[in-house]
Amino acid sequence: MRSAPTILHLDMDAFYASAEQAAKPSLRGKAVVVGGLGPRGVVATASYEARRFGVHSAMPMGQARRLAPNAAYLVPRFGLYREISEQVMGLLRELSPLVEPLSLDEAFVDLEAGGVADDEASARAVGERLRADIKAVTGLTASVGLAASKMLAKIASEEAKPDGLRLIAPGTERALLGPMSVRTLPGVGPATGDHLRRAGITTVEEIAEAGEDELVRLLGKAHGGSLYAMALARDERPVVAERDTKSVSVEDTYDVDIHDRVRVRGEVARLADRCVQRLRAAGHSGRTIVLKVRRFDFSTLTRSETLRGPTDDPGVVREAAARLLESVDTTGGVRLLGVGVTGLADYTQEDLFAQAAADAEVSREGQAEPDAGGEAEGASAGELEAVGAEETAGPVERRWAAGLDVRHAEYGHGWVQGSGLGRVTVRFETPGSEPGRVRTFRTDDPLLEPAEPLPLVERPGRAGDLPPEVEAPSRVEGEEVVPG
DNA sequence: TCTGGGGTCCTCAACCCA
DNA sequence: TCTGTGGGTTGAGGACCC
Repeated sequence: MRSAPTILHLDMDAFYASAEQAAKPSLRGKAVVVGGLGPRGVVATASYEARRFGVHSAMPMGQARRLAPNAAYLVPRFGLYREISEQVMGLLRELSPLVEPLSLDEAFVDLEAGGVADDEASARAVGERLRADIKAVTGLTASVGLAASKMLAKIASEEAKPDGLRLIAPGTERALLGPMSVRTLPGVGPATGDHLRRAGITTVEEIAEAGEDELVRLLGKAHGGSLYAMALARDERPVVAERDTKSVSVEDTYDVDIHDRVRVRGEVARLADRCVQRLRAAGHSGRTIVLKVRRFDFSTLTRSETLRGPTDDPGVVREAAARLLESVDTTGGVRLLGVGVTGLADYTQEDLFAQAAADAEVSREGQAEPDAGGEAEGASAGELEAVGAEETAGPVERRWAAGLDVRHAEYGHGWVQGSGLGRVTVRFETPGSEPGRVRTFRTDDPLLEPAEPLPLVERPGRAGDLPPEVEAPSRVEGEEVVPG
């Protein structure tokens, strides 16, 4: 392990919920829950205000609504989050070439490799400046952990939350980790935690005391060995900037279990096509096709088939998925279907004949199913996922999912607060405005249309990127219509 | 009205092959 | 030729992470 705390872990605080609060002034300081709003949705992120009611990530939405009935419930807008994430990752890359993103809101940075820090003081200074820069550029708060290894840096940022910085000084690691729960260590989830607890191990210290042999006996060679090392604060994993994608998959959970075998086949074909679209967009082809089925009782099974060579042909993937489905009993109903491709190869290795066939196939699809074309571009992924989730609920919710941006020809920019019974309620406000007023419209009001998210912060540095006449009007318009 | 979606990695069993 | 062994590949499932 290195001797200075120069690994930085960055974690945006309650990222999706904070972004929504920044975009929607009326939600600042309020309980906000972002996630799937369908009957089978789960919480993606809860604001700190919502967490006080006991709401947390991965909780079923219904349970969250019982705990916090007055919170704002919004669908995720991944397009917006991705934009913010790119700004943040940009700031990180100014610090070092070694930046390892873990998700939209988290990353490791090797400060030593960037030459920006080599001791405690310089690392702390870099961390504080980074937090200030993120606040200035995105308007959001982030927490920073600094330590001599990835594991400890991550634990440090967890301790720093929200809106803080924590540095674990070399030499103090064992004393800090010892009394912590085994669940603190990466790789210890509910199952491993239970396993260890049954063996009388609940703290990190007790893992260290148990010894490597005992850990390996309990959890197997790889898991037990690495956990024992982590408990001794030994973690040599390097920060890795580039990671190759290993698989691409899509899956859908249905609001109501599907019983009709014909419909199941149709859904599998649709998923196969969506999967191939993503595969090709990423410039890959793959050799192993995986079908995933979650049945009515939540039992999950996968079936896979490895082809002779890699493919990105929608017809080939669709046929393989259909073959795999034939070996699965779906009587009783399915709640989730998924199609994935693994064993990825470079797109360029694909032979030209298969490529041509695939192109023909995709263009046929595009004509047959107008929706499919729109999915690849245009609106953000978040909006599309929201639309997908609402598909079975009817055309009203389909257009006006809670949280999405809209523009009204008369009142300007706002967001959907709720809809139903032929009505949609819109709050007219923008990131820079005061909390706005609410108005209700008919869902088919021709003056109301979906809109793109507005930037959370005015970007003086980037103002020159676009001609002023392009950027300025949308903002001015948004502000002037907010009723006083 | 319980339990998303997109990933990664590991283990184990079966099988083929040298 | 029989038996054993060990490695690689495939397929299924489980755990974990954000």
